[in-house]
Amino acid sequence: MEPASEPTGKPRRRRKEARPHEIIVAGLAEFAERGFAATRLEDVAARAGIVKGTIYRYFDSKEMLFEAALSSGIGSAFEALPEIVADYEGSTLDLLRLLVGRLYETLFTPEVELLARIIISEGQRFPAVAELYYRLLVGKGRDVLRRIMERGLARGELLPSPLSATPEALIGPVVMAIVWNTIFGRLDPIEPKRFLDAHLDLLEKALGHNG
Amino acid sequence: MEPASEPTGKPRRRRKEARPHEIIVAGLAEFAERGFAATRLEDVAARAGIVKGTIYRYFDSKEMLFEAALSSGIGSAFEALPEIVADYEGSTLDLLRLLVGRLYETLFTPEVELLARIIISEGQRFPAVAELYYRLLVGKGRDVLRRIMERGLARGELLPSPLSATPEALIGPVVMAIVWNTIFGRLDPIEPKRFLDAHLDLLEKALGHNG
DNA sequence: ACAATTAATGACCGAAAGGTCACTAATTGA
DNA sequence: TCAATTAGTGACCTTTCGGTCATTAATTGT
Repeated sequence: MEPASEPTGKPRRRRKEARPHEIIVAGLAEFAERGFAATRLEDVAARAGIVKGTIYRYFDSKEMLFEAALSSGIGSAFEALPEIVADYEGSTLDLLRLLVGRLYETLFTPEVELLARIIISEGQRFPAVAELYYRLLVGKGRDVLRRIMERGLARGELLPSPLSATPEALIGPVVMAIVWNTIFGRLDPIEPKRFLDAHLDLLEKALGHNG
Repeated sequence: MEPASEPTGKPRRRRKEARPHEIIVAGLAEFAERGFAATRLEDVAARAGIVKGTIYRYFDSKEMLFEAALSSGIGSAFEALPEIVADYEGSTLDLLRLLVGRLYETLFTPEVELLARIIISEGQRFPAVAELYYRLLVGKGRDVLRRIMERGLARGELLPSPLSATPEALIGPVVMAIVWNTIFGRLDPIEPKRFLDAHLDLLEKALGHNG
């Protein structure tokens, strides 16, 4: 179907250092699109500009590549948060606004959406992956939320209540927005900015004491 | 490993009417556990007490079985809601409480959790399935929410705001709870009742005008 | 410059699984 | 009761794909 039109000058370069990362990037794209089971290593290789066999020089199996790919993507996006919370001077509401704003900024970005798609669709089937993300991201976010609420209680800005005991509910809307876009994005995408506005409005109504 | 201990009296019954449903139930369990691609039709058959070939008497392909299974599970759980909203006498807050309470009751049930797991993990890859659920469930829920907000605005109970324009944010916590349990349920399950309390608390704080 | 090393290749293997079909036997109905 | 019908079976076909390995050629070190 393609005679010798383009001789495909394939000089066969050796690039020991660059390869693993390229394979991982290609893998993430394929895994996000097709899911783990339906992803073909040959397609990953093609996307990375190499051949299937080469993958095995860097990764022992499809599953190892999968886990390596998901591990590689864990940014330290929330690394700075505990410090920010500790040093913060303003109101609890403003602190929550800051946190939620960061969440939208961080999560609605092409690379993170890619990762989110994979975790949402495969997380339950790969305990190691779920645990990794729980420990390094979700659990940390939870701790930060808890600390914010404790701080609010200590400063007398809020009273003990079901909500202060389960502050995770406060970030429900962001999670919903991501999942929604993952599943129904083609039919009826959520505009992050619009959702953020509604979310901030909800926080303010629920926790602001003005009037 | 099992000589002739139990001769397995397999009388080979013919049950034209019961079979399709049994296959669908077996399929749902397998699809939820392993995902579409990794599910083996032989396992589905075994679970249904038949043999792989028999599946093909009722379904043309694995994909057809998948779609049939997901279609079959669509309960009319929200069917009654529009009427309830139309006839409701109480406050907007109470109406929302009612709605949210129903959501928790409906969604945190073994069968629905099974379906949720499948939709969350495979929805993006099966546009037909996503569309079906969007039209029959999600879209309807959205309409109900919108009508509740319109009603609240008309009755002067709430003012136009980012939140009233994007009321989906109000049910974020339920969605989060389901997705959380799907992905991190083994590590740190969310107790629906506790989350419901926090959610109701959030609604009340955000929309109640007392004090 | 050239030998040793090793990244990269692509042909190949074997198992797994979707799907088919000729056959078996339970059901139906005349 | 017995022939016609058809649900159910299981052996089989075919393709796909994860994984292997002998071979090739780019790189490295001396």
